[in-house]
Amino acid sequence: MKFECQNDLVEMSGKLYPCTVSLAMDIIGGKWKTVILYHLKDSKKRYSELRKDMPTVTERTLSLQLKELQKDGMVSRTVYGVKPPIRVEYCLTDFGQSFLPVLQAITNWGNRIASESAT
Amino acid sequence: MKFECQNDLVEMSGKLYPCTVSLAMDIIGGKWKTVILYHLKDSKKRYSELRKDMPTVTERTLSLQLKELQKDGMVSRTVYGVKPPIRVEYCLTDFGQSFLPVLQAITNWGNRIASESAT
DNA sequence: CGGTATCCCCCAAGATACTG
DNA sequence: CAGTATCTTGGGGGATACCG
Repeated sequence: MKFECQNDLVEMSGKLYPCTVSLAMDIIGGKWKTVILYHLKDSKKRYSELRKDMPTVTERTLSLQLKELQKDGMVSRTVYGVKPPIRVEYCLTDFGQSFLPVLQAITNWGNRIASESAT
Repeated sequence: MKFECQNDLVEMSGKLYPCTVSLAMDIIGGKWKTVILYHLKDSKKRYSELRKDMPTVTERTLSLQLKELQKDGMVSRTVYGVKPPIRVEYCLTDFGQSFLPVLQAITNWGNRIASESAT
C-alpha cells in the first residue's frame, strides 16, 4: 500500500500545515465533526433530527460544530420560514460528499475495532 | 455509497462512545497522531527521524502522542542499547497497519483539497 | 540519543438558562 | 423550532530547560 501526501508546508485559509494530512485533520478533527457528517451522509436533516441522532452532544457544541463545517464548505444550511417555528435543514455540500470515502473507511475501521474487542 | 456504523453506545477501555465513528476518532484524533502514523506507514523510524520528519511538533508533544499511540496498540517501541546514546525505533503494529486504508483515504482527500484550492 | 520536568495558555466542550 | 448567552473547566499543546 503506497501513497504519499504533499509533504511540504501547505497554506489554507490563512493557516499553515506541515502536510496535507494535517490539513485534512484540521477540517474533520474534533470530537463531533465526523459524527455529524456521518448522520448527514444519506440525507439532509433538521437540527432537531441531528439532536435526536446525537443525544449526548450539547446544543451549544452541535451549533458551533455545524458552523465550522459550514465555514469549511462541508455542510450547507437552509432555512424555511421566517417566523418561529422555523425549519432549518443541514445537508452535505459537494465538497462534503467528497469526504464520504474517508468517512466510510473510518466507519469500517471503527466497526472492526468494536467487534474485535467484543470477542 | 451505503455504510453504517454501530450506532449504539460502545464501551472501550472504560470510555463510552455514542457510536463506532466516535470511537475511531478518539484513537486517531488530535493534531498530530495521523501525521505520526503517516510517517511510520512504510517503515519503522527512530525518534530523531520522526523529529526531522515533523520539525514543527515539540519534543514533549511528539513523546506524549507516541505514548498514546502505544497505549492504544497502534505503535510499538523497541529500545536498542542500555547506556546512552541508546536507539529507539517506532513501528506500526498489526493493529496500526489495519489503519492504513483509512490513512490512505485521508491522504487522498487532503491532497485533493490542497490541489483544488491551489487552482 | 531520546526523552522528562516545569510552566503556561488557550480553547474545545460541558452545563444551564434564555430568546427571536 | 432552532438556536444564543454566560460561565466554567479540563487538558491538549507550546516553549524551554534539564536528565539518564
